[in-house]
Amino acid sequence: MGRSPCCDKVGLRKGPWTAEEDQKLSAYIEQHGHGSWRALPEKAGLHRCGKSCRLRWINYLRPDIKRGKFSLQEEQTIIQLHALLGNRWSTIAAHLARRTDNEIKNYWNTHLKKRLTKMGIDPVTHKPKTTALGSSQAKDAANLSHMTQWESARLEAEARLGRNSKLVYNPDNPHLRLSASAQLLNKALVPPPPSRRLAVPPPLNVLKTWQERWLNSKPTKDIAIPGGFLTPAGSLESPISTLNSVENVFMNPSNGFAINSMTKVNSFVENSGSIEGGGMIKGDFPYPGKSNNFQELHEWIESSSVNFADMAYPTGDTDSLGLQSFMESFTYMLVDNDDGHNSSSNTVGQSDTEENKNYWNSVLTNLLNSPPAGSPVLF
DNA sequence: AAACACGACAACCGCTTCGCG
DNA sequence: ACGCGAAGCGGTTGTCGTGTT
Repeated sequence: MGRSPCCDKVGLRKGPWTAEEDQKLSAYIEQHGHGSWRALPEKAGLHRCGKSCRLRWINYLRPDIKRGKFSLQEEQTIIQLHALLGNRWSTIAAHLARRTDNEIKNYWNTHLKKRLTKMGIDPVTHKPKTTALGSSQAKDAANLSHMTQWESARLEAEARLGRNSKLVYNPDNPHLRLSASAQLLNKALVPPPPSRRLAVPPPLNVLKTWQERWLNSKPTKDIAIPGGFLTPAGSLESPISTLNSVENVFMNPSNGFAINSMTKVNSFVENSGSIEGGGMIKGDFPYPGKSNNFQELHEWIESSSVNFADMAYPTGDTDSLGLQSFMESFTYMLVDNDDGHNSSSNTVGQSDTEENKNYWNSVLTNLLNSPPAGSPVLF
């Protein structure tokens, strides 16, 4: 025999809350605070159990919760954190300001999990389903798994010491001013203070992981084109020369980004009649200019809030990732560096000068060789 | 138009953990 | 250190709205 639910007492309501009940609960808590949840219903004139009142308040009525559509940034954060933490919804919620664990859990189950599955990514392991892991990948996977364990241990230690993961309910908390993914990366990649209990995580070569995984899961219909760049079938009208320059700059690790973004690039080019008018990048990369000068773009990146540390993703997934999104935005920029036309009519080959290409080659080579100061990203 | 299927998400249940005396 | 009530948590179910047959 299981114990009977708290609301089995006769006369207590269950199920959806009415507007009147909501009003009573909100009014009472706003005036008196919740106090003891067990005692609250009677005081507030509600025929509910305390637990039901608590849930209704925490997940729905509380004034400091955000409702409605999840932003791309939030989605990415959830996916990233889930890769690290699994179904620890309350911990994940602590990194998303004003979202409840219940809402995140629901969103994961109804949207994100399905989307990852559709993309061929196992929503439990966050690894491509179809790709057999090679030995070095297995090592990376082991590292990732190790990191997850390490992160779990660290979070648990943190919880024991300070319980600061609960601070999400305080919107004035300075911790929340960091972007969620930046918090993630700080947690995931900055080593913890020395401890006898916790192992130091192994170094993780993010780009190497990406590269290896990507190279083992290329599209089935690769097409070789002059210059050696691979595109999916049907992409021949894409701004090849632009993407060639991307390939040249980023080399293998970026093939995945460029190829993955082809559909978006095409649709972007096709659908945007006012490509030259600026405002071309929506979402996370609001570059205001329309210059085709990469150096100028780079300077803007440097001076803006766009931060590599915000972009990287430590588990090696190939979509819905901060860094990938950044790279895709980059591709958009490259595509948009003249009249927005693609292929033969694109003068990208002219405006995308050797000088620009060389400039970016050096920027990224430097980036790969020596990470930006203060950046926790393990390039 | 009735029946049915399904997606979205609010709400519940029961177990675990916390906090306090 | 221990016991107990309260709160937290995550898996699961229930309800409702919408689309389809």
